[in-house]
Amino acid sequence: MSVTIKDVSKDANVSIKTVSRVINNEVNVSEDTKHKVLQSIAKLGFKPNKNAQSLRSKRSYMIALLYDNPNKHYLADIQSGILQVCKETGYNLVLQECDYQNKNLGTEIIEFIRDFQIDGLILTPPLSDMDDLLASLDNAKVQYSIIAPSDKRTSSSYVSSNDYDATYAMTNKIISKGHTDIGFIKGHHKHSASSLRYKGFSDALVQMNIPVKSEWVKEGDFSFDSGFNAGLEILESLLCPSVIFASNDYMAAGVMKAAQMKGIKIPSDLCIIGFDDSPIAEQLWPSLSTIRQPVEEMACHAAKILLGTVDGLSEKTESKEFKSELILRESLISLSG
Amino acid sequence: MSVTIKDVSKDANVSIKTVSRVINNEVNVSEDTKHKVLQSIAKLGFKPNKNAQSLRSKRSYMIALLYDNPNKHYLADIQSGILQVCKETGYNLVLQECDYQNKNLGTEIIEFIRDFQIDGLILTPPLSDMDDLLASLDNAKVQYSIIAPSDKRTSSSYVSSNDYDATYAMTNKIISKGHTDIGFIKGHHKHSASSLRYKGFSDALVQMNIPVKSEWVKEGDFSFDSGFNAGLEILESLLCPSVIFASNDYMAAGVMKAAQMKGIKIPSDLCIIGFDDSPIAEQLWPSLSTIRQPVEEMACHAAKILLGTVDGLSEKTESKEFKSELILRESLISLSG
DNA sequence: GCAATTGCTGATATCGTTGTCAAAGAACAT
DNA sequence: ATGTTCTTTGACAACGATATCAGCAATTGC
Repeated sequence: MSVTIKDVSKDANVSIKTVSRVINNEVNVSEDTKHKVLQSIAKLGFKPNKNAQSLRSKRSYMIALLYDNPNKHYLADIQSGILQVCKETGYNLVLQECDYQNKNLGTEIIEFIRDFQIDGLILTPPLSDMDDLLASLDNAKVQYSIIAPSDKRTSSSYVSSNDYDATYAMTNKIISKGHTDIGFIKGHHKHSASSLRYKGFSDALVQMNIPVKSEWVKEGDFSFDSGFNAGLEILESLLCPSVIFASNDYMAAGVMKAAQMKGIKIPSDLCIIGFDDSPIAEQLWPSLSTIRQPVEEMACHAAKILLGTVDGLSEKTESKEFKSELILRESLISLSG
Repeated sequence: MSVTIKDVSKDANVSIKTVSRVINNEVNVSEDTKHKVLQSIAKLGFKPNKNAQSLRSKRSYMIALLYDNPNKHYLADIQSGILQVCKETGYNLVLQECDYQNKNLGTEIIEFIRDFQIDGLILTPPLSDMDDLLASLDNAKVQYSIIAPSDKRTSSSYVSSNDYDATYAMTNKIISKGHTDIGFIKGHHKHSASSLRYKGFSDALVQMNIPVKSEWVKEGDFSFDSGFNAGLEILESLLCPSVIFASNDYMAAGVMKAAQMKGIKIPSDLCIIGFDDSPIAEQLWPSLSTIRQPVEEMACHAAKILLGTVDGLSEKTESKEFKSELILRESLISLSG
């Protein structure tokens, strides 16, 4: 039926082992033989059988994406970034949803890897910050690459974003428009990004000698509803801020709905800022000023890092911090009056 | 290292072939031996090595999801539906993005299947309506299951939704609220659902002796922007409708933005209806009346159908039509005055 | 000049399953 | 009692690759 290594070896008049050497880019093959074999491979259209390779070499050519993240857009971006790299390298992506509150998560993941002989993992927040999980993975000598951990680790491979710098810069931008009364809605406390984003915000205020008003700071969980509720609470306080900065776009959308229901005009009475540049940011009216992180590129890079360590042959890729970008749209204007 | 069929055969004191028979639920194994083997399997925690199985039996235990669909929420729902079934059955899901305009799509897919020995496919719109593609798949004897084709096929397995009935019912609901001036924004003409949804709408109007005004009917492509533009066009006509019914929620959101920018009040001056019940429907203000299709359940069912035919052992699941549900929210009110 | 090292190659075992086929015994028909 | 069929079982080959190890020639070291 299909072409095997044996057919190639016959055609090129060498042993199957030599063909295998060429396929795997091993050393100690003369240029002549290599050329001959490559020609036969091309001529016959040979492609190594993944299952046979996996069976013998104990490598599956599969990596898994672990997640426990309700944000579908985020996940979709992550996925397409990884898939790009998979396509190039011939690896396959397996999806695995996790529950970060599961006490046995570590053992279950290791079992999953063993069963399917997964070559490596990519972890997304909030899994990327679970030190005990990472420790068990290290312990089991599992290869992995993590996306957006809170603290930069020297031990393992990661891609990170500059959440702190991003909210710091955005807050400065807000202040530069004349605003001083600024509310903030934090994200889910389990996400490390939440505290970073808040810290960037509050540091910027303090830096400019603007006090942080605690009644204007609420905690949400990144969901639309939590933003809506937090928004209502803030807007019902005696004095309203002129800006509310939410830790993601969904919560910002919630705030917008709350404001609109109370008849507060955006952006003239209240400016709203989000984070993530989700599609919704552009689709709201007025459109949302927000911060874009290159999620897809980050995932792409994370996959490259992983495959660099998994597949000793490809060149090593380094951990990297990606820069965010401020996206200014209709929902933020200069303070008038 | 890990437990193999050999270990089990020793423990149960039978041949490896007999263990294999038990694993694969083959006939002609006495109850006694079967029990013995199952006990040993449980005792040793044996799990068959997928790669060895695949290599020998030419089955990969992998199914692929083919898509060319920009709607990430839709895809995410489809994915989680399929993943549920995969988890139960031990299959794995591989993602494959396609370009429906690619002339060689059929050949490329068949090549992909051959390379990875994919056991079966799940097709989503618009791929589910490409008859020539389906024909080549049939020809190559590829197993597949299709989600939401326009016409119900007798030959192959599918799950469908009742797009026609849904817009028909919603249009009646709109009319029952006293509206007669109703605009409609069609979806991408390549999607079979587009014409079905439009037909449901126009049939309902005709049924009630309400003429369809062509200047109030525009064609979009399911994107927010296309909805925005179509909305602008309709709202700039001399006489405005009191309702605009868009073929999906993104386009409805676009219409809402267009209306708000023109200072048209929703829902008092203009009602807006969407389709799909995307998260955005609830997050807009006013929240969007729309139609919910049980996408996740549909995908789940499609996976069951596929695995029923792929894996002769599991019980056969039948093609099925799923019912949609009208979701009435703030954006639709009775016509006043 | 001879041993030791290095570079290249191939024969064969091996990974963990399933497929083929034949054998042994039970059941049944004659 | 004998032949035929059916059920149950196992020995062994096979899937298509990589791993091990040994062989042979060419090069190097002393």
